[in-house]
Amino acid sequence: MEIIEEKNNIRLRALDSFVPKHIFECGQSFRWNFDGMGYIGVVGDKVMRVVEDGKDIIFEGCNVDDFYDTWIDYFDLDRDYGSIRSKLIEFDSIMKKATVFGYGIRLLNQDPWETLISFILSANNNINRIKKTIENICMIYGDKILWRGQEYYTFPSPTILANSDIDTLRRCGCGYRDRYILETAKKVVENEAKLYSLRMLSYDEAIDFLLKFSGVGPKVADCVALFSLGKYEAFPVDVWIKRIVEALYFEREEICKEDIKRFASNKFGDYAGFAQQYLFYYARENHIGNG
DNA sequence: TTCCAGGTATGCA
DNA sequence: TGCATACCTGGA
Repeated sequence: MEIIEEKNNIRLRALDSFVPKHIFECGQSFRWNFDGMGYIGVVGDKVMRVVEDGKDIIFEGCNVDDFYDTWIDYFDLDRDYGSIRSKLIEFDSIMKKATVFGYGIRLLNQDPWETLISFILSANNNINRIKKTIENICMIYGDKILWRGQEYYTFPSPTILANSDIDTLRRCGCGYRDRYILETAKKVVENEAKLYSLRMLSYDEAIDFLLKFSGVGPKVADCVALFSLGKYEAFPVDVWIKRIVEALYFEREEICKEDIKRFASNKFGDYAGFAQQYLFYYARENHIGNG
């Protein structure tokens, strides 16, 4: 990867395995939106647009300091995804197709707190409404950022949400999950450092801790573990991945979620999380598992 | 009008 | 422990 500093931009040349559409539409994040030119997102207190320019990737509105301080880790740029795909291809022909199709996927290292709240909101919900609700929460409780003439908002801290109220959260569109958000925020505030130290614990220890939060079950805990704690053995099983695995591996036979997870853990081991993302993107884009 | 959407909490046997 | 059921809400 060659890093070229341009005026207000960072240009990345010869960057392997990086396709914005693959990264932002494989189900791992809710705050990146395509604006016709690229994907704009808010991470921490930074706004950036990711644009494809031929074989280059441009991080618009990014300086060198931010690139090294924030974005290398966020986009997992130090990891060799080519070797991950090579490893996955060894498992079976299904994974081969999925990794060839979604060759530009990367797992983002997102903020655990934001990921926790976002996926609590995802329960029994649809993606458009989840995104809208998160934006509402940020507009009401976050800090305003002006970026190229447009207003963006940070994701509010645990303390701010812990001091919020049910009625306002309900008006943001949380629905019955408002109570889970408030209870979880209060619990996180009691020991915020612990949430950020889960990265150092084992997968099982991290999951045990996450399951104690209100509104967090096995699926949400796995999403937080995979998308913000670097627990790549996690394999979140939602209704989509359940249908996808049934369609691709079990000739559409009905399998319970626990058995799907067990199957994936046994088969893919420490690569389960990567496998989940390639499978999810491949199947969703090709309408596999839709019935 | 009814049903469904990236699950979880709750009550009951 | 295992199963059934309710749950906000907006769009199809």
